[in-house]
Amino acid sequence: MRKAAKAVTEPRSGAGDKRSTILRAAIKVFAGKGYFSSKVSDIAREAGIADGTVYLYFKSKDEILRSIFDRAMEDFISEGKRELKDISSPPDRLRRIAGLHLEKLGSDRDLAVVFQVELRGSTKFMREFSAAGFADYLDIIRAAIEDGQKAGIFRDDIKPITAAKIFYGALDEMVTNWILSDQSYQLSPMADDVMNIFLGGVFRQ
Amino acid sequence: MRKAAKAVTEPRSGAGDKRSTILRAAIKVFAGKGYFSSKVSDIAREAGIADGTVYLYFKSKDEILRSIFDRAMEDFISEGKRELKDISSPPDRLRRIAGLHLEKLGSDRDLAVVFQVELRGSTKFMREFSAAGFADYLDIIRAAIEDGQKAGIFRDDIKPITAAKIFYGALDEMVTNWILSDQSYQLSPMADDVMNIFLGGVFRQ
Amino acid sequence: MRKAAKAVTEPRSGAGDKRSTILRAAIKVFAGKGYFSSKVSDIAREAGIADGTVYLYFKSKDEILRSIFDRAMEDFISEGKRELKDISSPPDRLRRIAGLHLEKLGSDRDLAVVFQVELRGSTKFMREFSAAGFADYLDIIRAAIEDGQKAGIFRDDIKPITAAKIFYGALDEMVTNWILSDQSYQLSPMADDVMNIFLGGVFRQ
Amino acid sequence: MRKAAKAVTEPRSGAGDKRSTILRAAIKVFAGKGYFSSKVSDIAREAGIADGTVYLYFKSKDEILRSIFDRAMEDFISEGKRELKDISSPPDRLRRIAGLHLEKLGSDRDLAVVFQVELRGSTKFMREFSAAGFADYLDIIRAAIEDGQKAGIFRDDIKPITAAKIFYGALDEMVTNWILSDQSYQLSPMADDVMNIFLGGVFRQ
DNA sequence: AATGAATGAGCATTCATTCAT
DNA sequence: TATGAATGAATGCTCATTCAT
Repeated sequence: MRKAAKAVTEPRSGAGDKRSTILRAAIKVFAGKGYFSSKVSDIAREAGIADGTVYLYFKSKDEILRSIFDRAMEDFISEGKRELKDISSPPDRLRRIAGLHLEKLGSDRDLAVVFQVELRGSTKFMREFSAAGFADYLDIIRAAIEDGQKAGIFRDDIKPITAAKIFYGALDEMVTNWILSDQSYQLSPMADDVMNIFLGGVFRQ
Repeated sequence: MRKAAKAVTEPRSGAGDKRSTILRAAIKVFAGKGYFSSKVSDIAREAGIADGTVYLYFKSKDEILRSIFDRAMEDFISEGKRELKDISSPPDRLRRIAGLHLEKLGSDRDLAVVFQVELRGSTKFMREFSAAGFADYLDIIRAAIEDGQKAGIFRDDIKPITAAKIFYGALDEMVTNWILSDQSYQLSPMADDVMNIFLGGVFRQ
Repeated sequence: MRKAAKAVTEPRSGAGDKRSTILRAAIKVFAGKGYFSSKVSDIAREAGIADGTVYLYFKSKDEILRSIFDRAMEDFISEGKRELKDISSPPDRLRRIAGLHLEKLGSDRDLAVVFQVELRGSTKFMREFSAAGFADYLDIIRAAIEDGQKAGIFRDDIKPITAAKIFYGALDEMVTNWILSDQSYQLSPMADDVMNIFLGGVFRQ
Repeated sequence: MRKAAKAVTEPRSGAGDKRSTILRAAIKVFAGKGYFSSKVSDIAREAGIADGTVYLYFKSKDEILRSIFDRAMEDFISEGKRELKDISSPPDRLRRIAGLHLEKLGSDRDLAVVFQVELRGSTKFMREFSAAGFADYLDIIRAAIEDGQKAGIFRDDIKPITAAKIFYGALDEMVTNWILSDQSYQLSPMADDVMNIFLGGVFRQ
């Protein structure tokens, strides 16, 4: 059933695939040489298609970058919602978020590079993106912290939004550092270290 | 007398100044439209000079960006050393670092934008810069944390380098968020919030 | 049938032609204003194409000049070999060479200008070209003279290579003078005058 | 007397000297990298003066090249006239011309390079120059040949102007070849070879 | 006369995008 | 759908020339 429906939606399996193929190719190329240094023809070559074909699926080079973000964010958000659905404990929710964040980016270095480096290469992109998915993401974190405060588990002398930024900033820096290193270590296990410090602080009790 | 003295002190007040003028202009222009979208002629116009004059002070557009980073980092490091000289308590050192970090960038939005956004717009720059000043910066933080552990003030079940990354990532995210916001709030006071959470954790004791 | 055959033979008649079109345009433009004063856009306009199209066929402006020389030299050498194949008498060989030299350049003033003037406008070009085709050309002349000496027709108290240079220099000067004149006379007939003096000398016997 | 007069003409011996200094510097620089690739600042540096100073003595870079030609041609013509004054035999006059031509250029490689290569780099220059000194030079040669014919020494079935061009072309080629070679041989002795062939021809009598 | 900082016109080359096939 | 040849706007950088000192 599912398959049949799918077949109807994408009569030529090549069509949907090709968009993805281009997106994958773009991620690889952007990660390798940066957005501005990457040529549309590089992406086309990587995708094994003609330059002009790219424009049958994307309006512009700019839109390709935007689509990379949109799709990844969409995937990530939906996967996150599914995973978090049954976790009610605020600390556990934060742990799961940290885990997913680092697993996702740690398992796809090219995507991670585009996220950490290229998507920040312009205030324009950052503003657009922040308006879009990023704010939602930060809000999910903030909500978990607020819930923790209401439940009396988290200190209530801290501002949830600030704590959320710290939490996100910590994870983000883990990814950036991992990318700039030679990646000789696994990224996802760092989630535990982050959680440990974030929840317990640096001070000896 | 004043004039004479001035003339002697700054025989060609234009020379040294002009380099700075160009740098200031570049920071403003880069902050406004991004490095790649900024034209050298934009910088020249902003600086009130001819296009060609830019090249009497900088070898290339690329070198201007590099110089912005170098000069700012130099300033920051030397100011930091001076300020930290007499602070021996590890938590206080971290507090001062956080304060300086947010004060510096919070007092110069254009510079902050260039630092947070443009300097990350390419793996190339990030690698070069990380190899240069950034690693040193992170190491100063790491050392303070290690000292705190030796002094028995900080927990010793945490890795200093990881804690340092979290600390830096937290500050960094404060700056980025502030930039992308409408800057209706002051950045530097956030240092206290960050320190509070970083040191004490989110958990209620 | 003809059409079909043609379509098969020249599926994209534009491809090969366009390179030639650009080359012809470049010869005309270079002849008119000199290599350095000619803009790539001048060539493009003359060829009836867009500026960028030039770069689909040539890597650089420099390469266009090189190609003009390569192609002309190739044509000339192959035509020369064909023509000289059946001429064994040394004086006749020299006569044919002189004839071809002046006919070729005398029938295409623009090409002649580029050869006589532009290709000498830099030691760089001259060295490269002299290393390439020119040395071969001079050697063919030298060989004919040597043959004449062996056959006892030519004086053997003269150095063949020197005589060859004189021969070439004489022809070359005919061309240069013709170019700088208003070309009110035919160039190729001068070959006889050159041969007459070169072979018989100026002295009355 | 001569000296006094000279002192009056050039009150500051530096003035006249500096023009020469610039000219010598320009010859060296042009010979080294070609006219178009040479920058005015290269010439100034070579001459040990400031860029702007060049323009106190020459109106433009273009004029420098022209002056090199003018001065050298002037020198050459006047020296030639002096040398030829007492030589009435046409063959001897030609011998002396050939000797002077190759001695002059053979003793100053840089000047030779500028003459053989740079001065031909544009039809513009060639036209101007040919209109100026070159025509005179060729005419002196032509006159000598005509005299030889009148005196019954030279064949009268040859056109004097054509013979003159051949004579000049032969010498010219000697110089060009010498420049492009590694100059391991002396140029001026080649005058004899040229005369021998030009006068006697290649044919064995 | 001399300086050299400043000027700004000029140009080769690139590359995202289009469109005829 | 797919192609890829063609387009042409866009720009970093150079360098001859000027001019205030």
